Order: sequence, then C-alpha cells, then structure tokens
Amino acid sequence: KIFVIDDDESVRRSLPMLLESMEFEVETFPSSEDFLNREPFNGTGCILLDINLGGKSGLELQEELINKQYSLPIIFITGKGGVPESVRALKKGAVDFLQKPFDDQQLLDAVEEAVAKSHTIRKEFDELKKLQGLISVLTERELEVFKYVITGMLNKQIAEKLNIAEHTVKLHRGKITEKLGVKSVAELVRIAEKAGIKFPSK
Amino acid sequence: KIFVIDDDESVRRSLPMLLESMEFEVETFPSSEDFLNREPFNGTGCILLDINLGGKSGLELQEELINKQYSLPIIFITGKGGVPESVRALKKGAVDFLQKPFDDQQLLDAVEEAVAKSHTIRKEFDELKKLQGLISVLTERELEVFKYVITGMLNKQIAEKLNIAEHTVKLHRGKITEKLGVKSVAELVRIAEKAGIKFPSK
DNA sequence: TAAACTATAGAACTAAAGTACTATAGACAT
DNA sequence: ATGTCTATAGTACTTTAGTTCTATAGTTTA
Repeated sequence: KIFVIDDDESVRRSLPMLLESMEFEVETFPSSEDFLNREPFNGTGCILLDINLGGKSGLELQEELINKQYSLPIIFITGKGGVPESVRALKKGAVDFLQKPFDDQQLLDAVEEAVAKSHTIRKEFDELKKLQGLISVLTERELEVFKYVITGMLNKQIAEKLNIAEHTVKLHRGKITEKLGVKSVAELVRIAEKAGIKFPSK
Repeated sequence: KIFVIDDDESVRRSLPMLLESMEFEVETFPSSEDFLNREPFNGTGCILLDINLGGKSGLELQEELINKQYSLPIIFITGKGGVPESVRALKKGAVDFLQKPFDDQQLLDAVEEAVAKSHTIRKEFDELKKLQGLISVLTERELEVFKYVITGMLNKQIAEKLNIAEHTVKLHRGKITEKLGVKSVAELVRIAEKAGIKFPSK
C-alpha cells in the first residue's frame, strides 16, 4: 500500500497509474494534514512525499511521523529541493530522495526497497509485540524472578536477594517457564534479549 | 584523528588549521590513491572527503573502503556535487554531506558526530574481537557442544546427538565454562549472541 | 459470599548439572 | 621418547533444578 502526498494534482494522477499497474494499492493526499487526518495505517507499504507542500512541509511531516513512531518508510520526491534537504531527509531515515523528473524505473526501484524495508520492520515489530505479550502475563513477582534468572543467578541467590525461601523461587520459575512455554534458561535469555528486557543492577 | 582528502590545496591548508585548533590530529591527502597508500589506520576518527577528485572519485573511494571493511565514518565535502551524489553517499552510510561553502560550526558538528560514531563502532568491534578470541580457544568438539548447550538442550540429548556418553558432555561443558570464565548457561547464551554464533539446525 | 489468583513455604522426591579421581588412546611437539 | 593436549568413559558423589502434595493468607472478581 502506497501513500502519495503531493500538492501537484498531475502527480496525484500519474503516480497511482504507474503504481497500480505494478499491483500496488495507492492512496493520494494533497497535503500533510490530509494524510494525518486519515486513520492510522499499520500494514506494510511506504510514503511518497513531496518536500514542498502547502501547510506542513514534507520534512516537517517526516519529523512528526517519527515522533509518532509511525514506521512507514518514506521516499521523498521533489522539484526544487536541494542538497541540504536531501541530507536532512536521509539522515532522518528516508529510504530515497528523488528529483523530478525521474524515470519510472527509478521510482519503482525505490518503492520496492521501501516496501521490503517496511516488511522487515513489521516482522520485527510483530515479533516484539508477541514476546512482550507473553511477558505481560507474568505477575510482578514472576517478572522480578525472571530478571534475576536471566542473569544466571542460582535459585538460592535469588531467594536471598528477595528474602523468600528457595522453594518459592522454584515455584515462580515453574510458573514462568509454563507461561512462556519454554523449557530452558537458554530460551528465557533469548526471549529477554529480543524483548529488550533489562536485568537489575544487582 | 581526521583525514582530509581533497585535491584543492587551499582546503588542505585551511581545514587542518581549524581542526587542529579543536585538538584533532589531521592528515591530508590530495587523492584517493594517496590515502589508500597510507598504512591502514585503525583508531577512531573520520574522513573528510571531497567528491571531485582526480583519479578515484570520493564516491568510488567510499565504496572501496566499505568493501575493505574500513570502518572510518565519512563526511563528504563538495563544491559542485548535487542531490544524486548526496543521496548515494548517505545511502552508503556517509555521516554527512556538506556543500562548500560551509561555515566552521557546520563542519565541526559533523566531525563531532562522525567521531562519536567511530568510537561506538570501535567499541563494538573490540567487544566482538574479545569474545571471538575467547571462543577461539575452544577445541572443535567443545565448540560443537557449546552450540548445543546454548539452544537449551540437556546433556543427555547432546550426548545422544554426538554419540558420546553424557559424562563426556559434562567434561566438555566444564572445559567450556572454565575457558570462557562463566558460571551459568545464561552467560553462555549472551556471549554467543554477542559473538554472532549460530546454532545447528538440530 | 464464593471462587480464582497470587505469594508464600515445608516435606519429600526425581532429575539434571557439576566435580573429582582414575584411566585409555591418539595426535603433536620438544 | 617423553610430555602435553584432546577426546573419550566409568564410578561416585554433591549441588542445583524441578515437581508434587499440602497448606496459609491476602487480593480480586464474579
């Protein structure tokens, strides 16, 4: 799914034709504000964004989307934008920066790259959410024990740290491995790494 | 340590003055070839690189350094380079792309960013080498066992997989934890992750 | 109020991990 | 040729991890 944001009506007519011929779905917007008013999209795709727009400029929209954790890759398209704009856009993560006039193949290559990137981002995001979902079913105490377990501490040491019986630690540990559906510490560590869990400083 | 590569002699005179006043060491080269002839540098620093050079262009040099795994961040400096060059440079990882004339502060900001990035890269590289060094003292068999251990397999299962006694697996495991200086599976998993160790498919 | 969940813990047990000592055999180096 | 490293293995033992059953007490929810 491709979003075209450009104040030039001829672009909003020609690009969709090209892209739809390549089996992409396309939506067009004449301004940043119109795009922001659309309900948030969270599939895979990319944004083709003009720099010079009435209202919020393309670069401003990019910043705003970054702040909103909006993860669609952006390809800039510009008539008169220069080097400073392109540098700023790319440093902020834009996939490409095309100057009009560009040929169809250039655009399609960029779109393909952006969509591939979008897929990767989504996959990682889904994986993260899945793991965080799993971890969120742990109780507070279980999470606490979990964090100590993945540092490699013995049940005995964890028990001492938490001032509870070693036996109780074992019970929590049993619950943890049951809830997370794993059978070894190694898997727990991997889950924690992927989910970005930090361990207590000691 | 900053490397300035520019065919314009006035640049090779003025930039070092500015940079040395900021406590940077500077070396200058009039061409890509001259830089490549220098003995490889592997401290932290960055490269200030002109796009238009006699011989290999700045972009060509960038590609060559990437292929050589040369990790110094690059800041491009250009008189007449345009958007396509800046896009290509940044997509390949350049830190910044400055157009002449630029003011001193712009350059210093870019250099600071590049040097910071260089520090990060070096730190990660050193960490990686350290871990790979540790792992390289493992014998073939120990490494094999190591890879199975970090998947969470039981000694019993590893023994079966390798057609050896469970007891022998324990001996290898003992050697592994001794050589790597750790005391838990959790730490082994972390080391493997950081060192980029892959586990057998089963 | 009753049921469900959470945190705690003892007793008793099984299974797994780790260590010590001994021992054989091949490879490699001095 | 003798010593070191590596891989293997048995016996025996200790420590740790994990499970089951029972039980108490507080919290939350239906």
